[in-house]
Amino acid sequence: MDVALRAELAAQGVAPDCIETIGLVRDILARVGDKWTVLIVTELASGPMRYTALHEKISGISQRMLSHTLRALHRDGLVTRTAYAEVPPRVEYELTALGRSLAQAVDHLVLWVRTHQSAIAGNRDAFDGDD
Amino acid sequence: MDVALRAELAAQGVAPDCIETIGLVRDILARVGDKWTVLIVTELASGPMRYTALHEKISGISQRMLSHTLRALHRDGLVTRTAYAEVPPRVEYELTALGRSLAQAVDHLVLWVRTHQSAIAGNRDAFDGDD
DNA sequence: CAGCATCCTCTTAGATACTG
DNA sequence: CAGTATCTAAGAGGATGCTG
Repeated sequence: MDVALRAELAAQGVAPDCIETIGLVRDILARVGDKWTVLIVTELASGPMRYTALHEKISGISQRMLSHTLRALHRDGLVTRTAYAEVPPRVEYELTALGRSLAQAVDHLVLWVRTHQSAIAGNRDAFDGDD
Repeated sequence: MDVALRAELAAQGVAPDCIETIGLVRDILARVGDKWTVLIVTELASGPMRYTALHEKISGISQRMLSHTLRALHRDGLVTRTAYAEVPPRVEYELTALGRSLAQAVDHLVLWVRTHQSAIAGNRDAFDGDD
């Protein structure tokens, strides 16, 4: 699919690095807009946290999704992962500078949603009502 | 799941309308962060467009996803849908004021991604390299 | 404690074919 | 032209059990 998209964009005469950008933007946007990502980033915005603390604070997330999302975030350099060689083991996650700037950007969008949520909810009701 | 989340948040002592907000924010964020939504909204930012025009401009989208996403956008009051009683039929989609404000907010996030994409790409390479 | 591996289910979205 | 209907494949994500 990525390849097909690439080919199609190329056929349309889109510049190569624009294609690169579109793919990456899509990809990063998918991560950023992700349900769990938003919640984790928001949670970490207030300071470093341990795995279990996150698991308890973000109700409903499974261990699987928590570690997968944290790993993805770590991979993108949005959080740091610090494992202390203790017994019992302790691992702390913390936003990087990049992660904090993301938190701000996300906050901006969340603010938009909060500002317009009632309007949207109203539109949905109206739409579902008649139509 | 929504119900379980609700119950858990309540158990944690989260205020009822905060719970409502969290659910809605998640929901709207999922729509807003959606791959096709972003592309459609971005495309419509430059003016009203017909179904086929969108389909051609947004390469890779299927008819199914285009109509589904447009319908969702319409439901949320982010775009208007105007069908002209002609032969052959003509339908135009256009951002509403709300849709335009969303376009701006999305643009902000897209800008963040564009600004930091190389850093993220570098982080990924580094992560995949060693680890 | 902090997770990974496995299994299994449910949703998502593409392809294809058909309609007002 | 502007969709809808149906089928199917791929992936997301939950539950469970096990490990450094």
